Amino acid sequence: MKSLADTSTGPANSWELCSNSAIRRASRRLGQLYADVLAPSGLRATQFGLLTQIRTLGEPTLRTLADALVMDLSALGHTLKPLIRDGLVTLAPDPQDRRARRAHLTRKGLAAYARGVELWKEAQSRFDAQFGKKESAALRRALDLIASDEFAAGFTVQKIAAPKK
Amino acid sequence: MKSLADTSTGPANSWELCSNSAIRRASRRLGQLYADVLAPSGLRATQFGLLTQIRTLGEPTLRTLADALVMDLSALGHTLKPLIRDGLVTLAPDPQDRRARRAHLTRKGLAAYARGVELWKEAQSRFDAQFGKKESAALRRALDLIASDEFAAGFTVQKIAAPKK
DNA sequence: TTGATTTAGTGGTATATGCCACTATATGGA
DNA sequence: TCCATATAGTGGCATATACCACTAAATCAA
Repeated sequence: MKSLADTSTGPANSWELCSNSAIRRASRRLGQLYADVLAPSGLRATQFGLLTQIRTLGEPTLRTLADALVMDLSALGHTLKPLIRDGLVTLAPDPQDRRARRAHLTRKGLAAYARGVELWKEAQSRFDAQFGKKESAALRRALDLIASDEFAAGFTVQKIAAPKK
Repeated sequence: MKSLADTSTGPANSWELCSNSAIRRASRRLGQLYADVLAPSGLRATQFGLLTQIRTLGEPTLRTLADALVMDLSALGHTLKPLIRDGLVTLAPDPQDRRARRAHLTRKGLAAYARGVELWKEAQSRFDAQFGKKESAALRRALDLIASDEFAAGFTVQKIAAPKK
């Protein structure tokens, strides 16, 4: 396998040129690898991520959850549908703000999540083993940065400040 | 914005823990940013990537294209539908292998691609400016590695060799 | 040659995700 | 108080992407 530090060869293909295509491509691959490992839990990789966020945030409103996931609010609503249908998640109105709905994990949802965590640990440790623990952590930091609002603001501001230059 | 090299703070959130969730999240964000820039071309970011690959590979069979994109063959077929419907791409049977179909860019497809390229350059240069040119290249190498068959093989082999351990 | 197996694609179905239009609720003034 | 605006969600529609079952064609083997 080509080392990460190897810059000797030129761009072997166009993926090394377009950040967006490259990240989608890697996303598809990694999604498959994680999906295979998580399959016994009955959860898709994305669903596991969703449950994890709900768990982490407590009982977030959909708005909060969508922001944390850097996801469109309506997309989140759609994505939650199967989980609600299968009884892993419920939505309850927020008494403080009657527009809002808060996501809860049901007992069944917690159980699925617990199974998922065990499998996820396996997947993550394989990833770290294959990619390098240090590199893995660095990659996640980089991805976290790209996903941040600050990054988007900086990217977009350039458009306004210098539309064509 | 937090520097990439900054390891002083602990995991601020669960994204720094799960590579798969992190990459999907960054993917969503970056997809939005590129989509906004590419919008005037009438192409989605994914569609631009698709046209680029077809262009790069010549007149690839769907199988070849799917492999290059690390995409399921049937998913590719579905994704191509809008482009075929809109007359940007055509599929022609391969005389050598009558099972295969080769993707071609039409004149209209080439024109859309050309418009896309100009916009893409703008997006890519904004990305490089925001993320750092060197870091950007390194990131693409890392993503390319993750997407590679070798990476997948190494990841999967661990399952067989050491199921739990 | 012919039958078993593999490979390329297609169509159906399901999830993932985005945009837009619309409703309900909250909020910030005049 | 009451209206203008902003915010939270929902539903419809479109694309992105996966799996499965199925067909057609190529390939391999006896």
